[in-house]
Amino acid sequence: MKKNKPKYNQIIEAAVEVIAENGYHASQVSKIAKKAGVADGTIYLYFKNKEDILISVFEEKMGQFINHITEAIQNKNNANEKLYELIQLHFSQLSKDPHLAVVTQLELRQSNPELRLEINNVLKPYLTVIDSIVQEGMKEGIFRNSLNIPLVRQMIFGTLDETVTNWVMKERKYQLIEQAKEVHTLLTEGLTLS
Amino acid sequence: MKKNKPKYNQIIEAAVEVIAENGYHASQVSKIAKKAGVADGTIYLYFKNKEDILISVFEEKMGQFINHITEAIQNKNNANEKLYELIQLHFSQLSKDPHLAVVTQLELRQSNPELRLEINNVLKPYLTVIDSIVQEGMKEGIFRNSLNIPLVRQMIFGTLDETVTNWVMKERKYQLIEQAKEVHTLLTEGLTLS
Amino acid sequence: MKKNKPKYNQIIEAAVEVIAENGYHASQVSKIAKKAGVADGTIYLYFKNKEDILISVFEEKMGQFINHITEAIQNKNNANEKLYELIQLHFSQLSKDPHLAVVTQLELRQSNPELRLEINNVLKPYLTVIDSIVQEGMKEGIFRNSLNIPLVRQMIFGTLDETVTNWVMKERKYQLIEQAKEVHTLLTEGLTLS
Amino acid sequence: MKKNKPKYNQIIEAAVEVIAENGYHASQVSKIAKKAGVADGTIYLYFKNKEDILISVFEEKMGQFINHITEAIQNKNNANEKLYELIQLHFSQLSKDPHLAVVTQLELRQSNPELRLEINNVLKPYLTVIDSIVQEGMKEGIFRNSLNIPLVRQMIFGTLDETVTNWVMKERKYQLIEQAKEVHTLLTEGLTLS
DNA sequence: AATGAATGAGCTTTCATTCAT
DNA sequence: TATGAATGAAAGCTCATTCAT
Repeated sequence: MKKNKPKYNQIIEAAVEVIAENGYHASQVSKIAKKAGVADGTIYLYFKNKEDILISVFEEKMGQFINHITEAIQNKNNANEKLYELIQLHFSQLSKDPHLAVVTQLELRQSNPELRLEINNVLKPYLTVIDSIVQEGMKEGIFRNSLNIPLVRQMIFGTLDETVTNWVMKERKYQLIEQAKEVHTLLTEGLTLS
Repeated sequence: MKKNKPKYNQIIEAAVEVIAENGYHASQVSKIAKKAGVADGTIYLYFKNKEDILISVFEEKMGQFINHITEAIQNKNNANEKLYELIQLHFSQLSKDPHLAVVTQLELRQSNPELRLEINNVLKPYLTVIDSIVQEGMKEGIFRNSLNIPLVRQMIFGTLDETVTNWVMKERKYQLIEQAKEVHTLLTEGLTLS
Repeated sequence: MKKNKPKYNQIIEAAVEVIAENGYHASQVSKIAKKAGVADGTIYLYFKNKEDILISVFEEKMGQFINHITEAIQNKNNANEKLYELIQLHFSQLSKDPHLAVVTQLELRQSNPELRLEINNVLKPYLTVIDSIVQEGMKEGIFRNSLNIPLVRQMIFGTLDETVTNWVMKERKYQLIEQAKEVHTLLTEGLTLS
Repeated sequence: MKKNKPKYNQIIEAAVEVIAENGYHASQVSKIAKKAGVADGTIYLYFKNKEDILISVFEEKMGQFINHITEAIQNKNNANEKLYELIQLHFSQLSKDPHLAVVTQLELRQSNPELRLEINNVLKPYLTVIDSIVQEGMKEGIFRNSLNIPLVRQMIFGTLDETVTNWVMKERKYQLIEQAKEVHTLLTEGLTLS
């Protein structure tokens, strides 16, 4: 298994840094190789091509991201608490790794459509987690029964994603995590005064 | 005024089509010129460089998009109706111009950070429209008084954007506009059963 | 006769200025047209192509240059005085027109070999003047009888040319004309202490 | 050290030939690469850009040229003999390498002002050699004591340069080296019959 | 005679990928 | 495994020249 080889991880970490620092289009393979401390050719012993590095970066990082969230919400008692925990962890994990935040919110979106499909595949488990929370909430009678799950998922993910992107674009000048509570309220209560 | 010159518009229209069909990075200037029926050099009489074409495409198209919405919501009586109208028009306008939808939701996001800043500038008036609807809703007592406007704006825009992107990525196999009602309800009522 | 038309001269004068200011390779036809106050296309009513402008500039300016010298030396009594007058006028005329000096000493040399042949043709009358001075000096018994005329011509022209080029490259920080006497002595007396 | 790498020299030699045959402006990088038997991209492993090839050609070739002359005149007994040796070697070295002669006398002069400055720097040691010969001749009492050294240098270099240029432009139809004696006499004795 | 919008050929340079060592 | 020198395809942009008005 490639993943246990040290160079594989060296290259992944180097790629995140190089892309965050230079942007996607200025991230030449040779730059990543240099930062990783390996020869250009060595990259191709571990990755099929440049795109494969990108996909792998996303798989590795997003895998951890999702695993962390999945585990954490298991301890929560109901859908509401689980949603809140998800929001908090989504924000806190990206807050802690600014390089990764820049890469996921800005640079990775510059890739071509084929790569986008791959990225969506990696994202799928995360979206499934959201779906299951919504479903659970409906079952528990906490959320309205008539919810269109894919639509709700798009609202939740779209809101979180947009919020993080804004924070990255504002150069992280405020505390993202402080917005978790309000975002949760907005999603659950909506705009209307009841 | 350049904008009245027919070639300017020919090139804009050709660019939208070429980018939608081939993707941003496979859209050579020569391809755009050919589709527009002009010489390569002619492009540079109307646009500073390739990036300028992209920016101009977005300015032109988004300008119309925003103007249309701004006018339409003026006739509505309250914030709720205005928000609904905005959602409907956001969806219907992109539904009617699939090329444009592909460009705005996928291809334009592949651009570099400088271009992203430009794009954000163009988007600003739209975000301001959303803000003013929220503010009006609070004043009218329709929306909760304590709303954090930037956050609400991110929820609304994030939700619409994610919904359209999903529709584009699913290759527009369903009617986007049919989701307007539900999206509106989700945004205003939230998830919670009250 | 084209030469009497005002636009012809406007373009010639504009070309000298533009080339002196921007250098040969940054002197686009459109820049010359703009400085001359005519349309790009108008240039081609008076000149066959860009190279023809260059050649004409040289013909016009060098023609005056040579005529002036030819006339002036007629009043001199012997070859020695004629040579001195030639040196003085060569230096003084280029001193008075720094734009022209830059063009003849630096920019015109950047042209291609075909143009160089043309330039040599224009220069021929000047070289002939030098030849005749040398011949006269030999006949008068002032110069040595055994002189190889082409070689002497190359020494005289080469020395003057190199001297002017150095002065231009040193950004004309000293008085070129003050060197006329010494140059004349060097050419006639040589280096040797007799 | 790059200079020992065979490809570096292959490219330099190819550049001299291609420029001599096609002229500076018709010497595409791809043509030089082909003649050198390397890929286009390889050029850029050894040279910063096209201009850098030119500068390097001049540095390499002129360096050898100057070294050769500097060494040879050390064995000569006085300034007069040294000057004669310099003239002979200046002529003979360019005679032996017609490609180089074309490049130095014609093509290199087509370059832009920045490159010209570089060329002047490379030439400086040669001019210094000339200066020191003149100075020595004055000290030895062979040359007149009152000589203006920069001016003498301009006469000597200007004469040699013009002589070589004429020979190149006449397509080398005569033996340049046969003129060395006469040129030396002209420079030392001048025109005047004493 | 004059205009100037339009043309389109032409070239340097980058960089992902390969392969001999 | 690992290296890194070498490859070569690919594309944005300029500008001399033309020609319809």
